[in-house]
Amino acid sequence: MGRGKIEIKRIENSTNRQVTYSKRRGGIFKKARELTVLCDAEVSLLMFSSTGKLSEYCSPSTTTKKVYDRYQEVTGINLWSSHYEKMQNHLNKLNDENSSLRREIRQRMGEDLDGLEMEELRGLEQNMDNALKVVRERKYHVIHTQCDTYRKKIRNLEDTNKRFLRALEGRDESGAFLYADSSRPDCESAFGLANGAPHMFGFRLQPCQPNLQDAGYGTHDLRLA
Amino acid sequence: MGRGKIEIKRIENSTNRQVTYSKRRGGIFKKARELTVLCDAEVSLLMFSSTGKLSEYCSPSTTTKKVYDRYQEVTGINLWSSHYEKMQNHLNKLNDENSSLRREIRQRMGEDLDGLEMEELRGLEQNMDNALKVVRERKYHVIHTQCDTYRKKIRNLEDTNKRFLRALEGRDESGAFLYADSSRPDCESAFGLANGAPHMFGFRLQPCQPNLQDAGYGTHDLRLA
DNA sequence: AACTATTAATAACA
DNA sequence: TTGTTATTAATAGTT
Repeated sequence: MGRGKIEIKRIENSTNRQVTYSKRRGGIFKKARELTVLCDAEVSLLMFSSTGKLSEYCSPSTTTKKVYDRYQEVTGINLWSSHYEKMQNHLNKLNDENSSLRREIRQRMGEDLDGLEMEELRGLEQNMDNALKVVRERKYHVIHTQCDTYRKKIRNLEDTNKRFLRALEGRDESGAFLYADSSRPDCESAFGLANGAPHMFGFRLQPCQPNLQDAGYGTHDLRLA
Repeated sequence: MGRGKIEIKRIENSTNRQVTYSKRRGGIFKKARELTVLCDAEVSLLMFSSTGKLSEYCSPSTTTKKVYDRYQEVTGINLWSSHYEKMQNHLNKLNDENSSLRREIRQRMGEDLDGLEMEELRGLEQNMDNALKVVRERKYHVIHTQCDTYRKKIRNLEDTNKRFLRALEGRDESGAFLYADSSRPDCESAFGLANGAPHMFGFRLQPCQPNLQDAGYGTHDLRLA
């Protein structure tokens, strides 16, 4: 239908191809629209030109997504199964891992022990015993390091104070401004705790279940999984 | 284009509508095919008739799924975002939880303690200490229960044996068949271990890091997350 | 983009 | 459904 008949094969002239694409795309869209109205049909038409440009028609009664969803249902071909199933599997795996990790933590907290055999209990006990020794050693290491730091700071401050004292004695016998404001803040910070942790030894002698347990260990909802 | 011009509106006569659908569907498919060839384009055409029947055309160089994937990429409209994003979020959450659980286990095993403050270490230590007591108690409870069970079984078997012995003495002075086959298997199982756990006390006196630790606790790859 | 000679599609009918 | 055909619609080549 034109000034002459054409063979249906790729149009080699690029400009011509583009023009024909535009014209025929208009035509096919019009046909799609007419089909939708005349025959009460749902149509989705996606086209990519040879230059990669997308054109889309969709019946006004629906959306491209809905049409493709319906296509999936009818054909059984799952358009996103590759993504979706992989994700689902990964999710299940993570969930399982999570449950098992939670269970391990619960057991390491002395809960959920009913299902364990004698041997398993012995293994757990020994493991915890060894770990506890490590933690205890680490704790004392940190305490000693901390104390050393404090001692050094104190020594420094004492030296500084002495030097101030000597300087003041040199020019003022009264000693009224011995502890000047400038030296006080530093001094306080030296006796405070690093990172604002309060009550360093506050709970030391509490007999059982000290509050400390609520502040970091076993605070995941271990029953969730 | 026909014996007369028609208005583009829904064809009320159902038969007529069906006929027109068939003919025009053929036409639009032919157009799609021609466009594909002439202009080197990718076309995906999905149609549902008013009766719900699916018809599909897709350029031979591609597939419906591929066209649709490309459509998603180009539009940026993630057509499955509702599913996908929720899943992605859930997955990230699980991954985070997992990391944190693994870290807690590692710390309960005496590893990864470098980042912990004095207070945190004390909390961990106390928690582990208490838990260890619970595990130990549970272990002894299980051991005692087990031993009691064994003792009862032994007593039963001894009684049975005595009864057999008396029965044999009653009718046979030689005692040649004193331990008949029928009583032996039961006797063996009583001294074997429940659930096939081997070497009940085999590692009891091993000084440190007994093999037991490899058999259940801390066997997740705790470094993974 | 517009024009138009020509081919293609199809509405009505069988 | 399928085929025929009078008629309209689409469009290839041109301007």
